[in-house]
Amino acid sequence: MSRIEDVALAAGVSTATVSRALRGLPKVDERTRERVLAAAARLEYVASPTASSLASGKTRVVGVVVPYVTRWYFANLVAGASRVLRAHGYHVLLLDVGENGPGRSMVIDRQTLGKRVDAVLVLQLQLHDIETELLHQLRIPVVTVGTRAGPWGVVRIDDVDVATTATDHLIGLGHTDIAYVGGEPAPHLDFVTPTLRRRGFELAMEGHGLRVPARRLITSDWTLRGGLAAGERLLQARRPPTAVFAASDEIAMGVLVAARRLGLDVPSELSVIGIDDHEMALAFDLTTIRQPVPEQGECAARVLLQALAAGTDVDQDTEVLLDTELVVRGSTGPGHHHGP
Amino acid sequence: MSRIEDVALAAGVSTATVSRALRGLPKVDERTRERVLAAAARLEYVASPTASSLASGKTRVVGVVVPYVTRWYFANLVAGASRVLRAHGYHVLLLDVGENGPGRSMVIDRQTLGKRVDAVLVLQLQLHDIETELLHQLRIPVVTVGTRAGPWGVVRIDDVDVATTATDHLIGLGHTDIAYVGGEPAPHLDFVTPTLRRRGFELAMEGHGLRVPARRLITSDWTLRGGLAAGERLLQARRPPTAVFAASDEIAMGVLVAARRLGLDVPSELSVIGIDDHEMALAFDLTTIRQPVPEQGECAARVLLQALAAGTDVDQDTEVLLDTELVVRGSTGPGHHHGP
DNA sequence: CTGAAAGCGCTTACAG
DNA sequence: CTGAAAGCGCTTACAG
Repeated sequence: MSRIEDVALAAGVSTATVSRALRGLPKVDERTRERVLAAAARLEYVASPTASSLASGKTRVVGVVVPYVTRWYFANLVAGASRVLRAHGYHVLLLDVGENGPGRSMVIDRQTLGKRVDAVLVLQLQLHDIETELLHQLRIPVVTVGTRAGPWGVVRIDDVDVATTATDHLIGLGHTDIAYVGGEPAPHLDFVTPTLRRRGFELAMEGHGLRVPARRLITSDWTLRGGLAAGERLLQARRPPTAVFAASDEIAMGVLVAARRLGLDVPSELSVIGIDDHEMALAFDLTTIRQPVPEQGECAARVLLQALAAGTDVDQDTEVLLDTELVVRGSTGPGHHHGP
Repeated sequence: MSRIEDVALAAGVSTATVSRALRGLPKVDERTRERVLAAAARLEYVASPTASSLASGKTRVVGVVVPYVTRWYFANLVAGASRVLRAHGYHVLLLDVGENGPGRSMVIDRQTLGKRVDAVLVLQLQLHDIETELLHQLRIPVVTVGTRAGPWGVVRIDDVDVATTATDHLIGLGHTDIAYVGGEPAPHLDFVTPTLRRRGFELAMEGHGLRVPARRLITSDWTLRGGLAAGERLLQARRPPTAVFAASDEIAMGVLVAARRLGLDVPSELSVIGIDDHEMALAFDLTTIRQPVPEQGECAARVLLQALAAGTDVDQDTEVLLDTELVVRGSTGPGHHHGP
């Protein structure tokens, strides 16, 4: 592959001029620029990213840290961010923390990120102190999605509000015995989201004078399988709740499968609401709170790009709150009332 | 951040020795190595990847080209590959072609890949000639997953065989009027997989002396939504088929939703089989052919790593065929027979 | 086993 | 508007 030197020779200018002309810098004579462009095209020249990174200190790569890329929510965040970043000439280094505890330590560390990326996007992960400190030392723009994880900008939805809205929907339908099934992440993945959603649930219940016994708070991982297990546990009890608020649609779908297996009719015997408006929610006729997922990735990428363009850090007060929307489908309806 | 020079000074050796000691090269005195290691640790030194790439010509980055990372299949391939690559010290540059036509041209090009990656993993994409040629010019190891896309190693399942097995299952249950709903990618994403699966379907039908009228071959995109549309079209006809073979589980789930909407009982009035054993297949009680997805990603990564370690290309005859398995659930059963 | 020096291929003040 | 030269921070023959 040709080097800048070859282009310089072919165009009859210095390498400095080639560099300037190709990057569109001002103060290059139009005719000179054209000659350089022509020579570069003829030689199929592309600047070595590695060399220009070393010289300029910029890599044009953004690290995207994701707990697990196989979840619908995360894959869509990544897709959204990746689209925007690529459109602006940035590449995505995918840092998939993965399901395994040990993996985590290898992702947000100096070895991985040092001098390798111009900025970092952290998706939902609650960072350890040592990771926060490292990101700080790196002195590069950082944005988190989903939750504030440090002194950086954040793009998110209002989880407490979302949970309150979902719970209010159930209460409005007449339900009083409502269970919460919330994500419990692997120990090494510290999300704060499930806690916020539970708090919203509890606030709504309290606001209506409803008690929430401990047995109505179930933990589950973020998968359909987890929701299924939680649902079976919950619905096989002597007195099952009449409604379930699940912290995600995948969990909610699991609860619906459990209900189907146990022969419970939805919604006459059990109402279920989730959060996300997952691609499959329609298929399950699932009532849910829609959140814009790829848009959150896109938005976070734009915030990052802005800082990158300005050569500044992301203002740590930056907080973009995206709208959510109650989508009523067939999985929720008026509830039965147990006697006192 | 400290440079190699700082470590050399602190350890009282040359930068060359630091470089050798830190990379574990032989012919370094043990005591020297220890001194260097200690100094490096004290200074929190990490070699600048950009500088060492420029000097060595190796980036320790693998480009992973994926049509869209939001599909279950692709997200799982990426997760599998990423896990193995990171375990071996390689990073993943995510090249998400995305849903938009124009995006494609920006991914497999010199601008993106030139000198930026040590190897490339291509997932399912059928490459254009110009892309094939570029990958060739790059002179780096390439492996494709899912389909042979050029003179490179491939990791895949036997799509024709899988489709035949699925079709035989339906025929074995007594079905004779079977429709195929197959993926039709966006025009710029040229998959060959749907064609292979259709061929397997047709082979099985022919093998049993069954005709396949054109109206029994339906195209659909690879989503539940696509399967739903195809299913509605198919099942609203005067004489719907008694069974459907869908080219993927997501499509199959869409067909199931269509059946439910139209009030058709599964499996007594309609049998449906898919391919994948998608995470949600269980919830739909879907009969399917299971394929190991993350394992295909892991396997492809290993083939790449082997070539990288050997400093060779991947032998273009390399072909790893992974096993699949029929998983019978409740969505298939004996079919009705229409009169002649 | 170790070091001096060249070289990887760019970008960027600094002069002019 | 353009060029000569230094410098980015490593690795790698080549000597010794």
